[in-house]
Amino acid sequence: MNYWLMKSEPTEFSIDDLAARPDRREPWDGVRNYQARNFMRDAMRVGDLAFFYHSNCEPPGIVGIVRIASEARPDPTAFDPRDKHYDPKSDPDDPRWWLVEVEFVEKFGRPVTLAALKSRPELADMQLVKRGNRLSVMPVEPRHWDIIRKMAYEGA
DNA sequence: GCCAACGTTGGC
DNA sequence: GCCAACGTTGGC
Repeated sequence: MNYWLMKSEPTEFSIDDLAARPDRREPWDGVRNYQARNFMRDAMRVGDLAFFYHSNCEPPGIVGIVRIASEARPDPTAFDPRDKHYDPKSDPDDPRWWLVEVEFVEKFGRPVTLAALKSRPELADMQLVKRGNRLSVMPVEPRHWDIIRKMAYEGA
């Protein structure tokens, strides 16, 4: 079982949007970064858990937990010329971009903000808090996962 | 293969 | 809105 962190801008797709889906599931489409794609396509397994991170908002931070609910499959938005994430270089016979489905698990009572994460010396080696990090899908070390969950439940 | 130009991410 | 950091593109 692996742990992950997945970013989304809440104005695009928020954890409340996910919770409001009838089946509480959603394809995590639109990822257009090779490293992030590789994590989804090659390393994620059904049942893995991921932090849902709100980026580009006030405040940025982890707002809850989702479960990986499907194996990876080609991202159909790459093939749709009307889609904002259309990529003419993604060939349906050899797809360039992939997605997994995520399923709502829980929303924290209050977010664990990026500022709070940065204030913890034990989290200093997390990929997320490192300077210049732009990766939208990344692994989370189990020890970091445990610390952050405690922060969420303590309201820290 | 190098690298400058460009576009995007995302915190602040 | 600004801009640093980073990834991608394309000329050479």
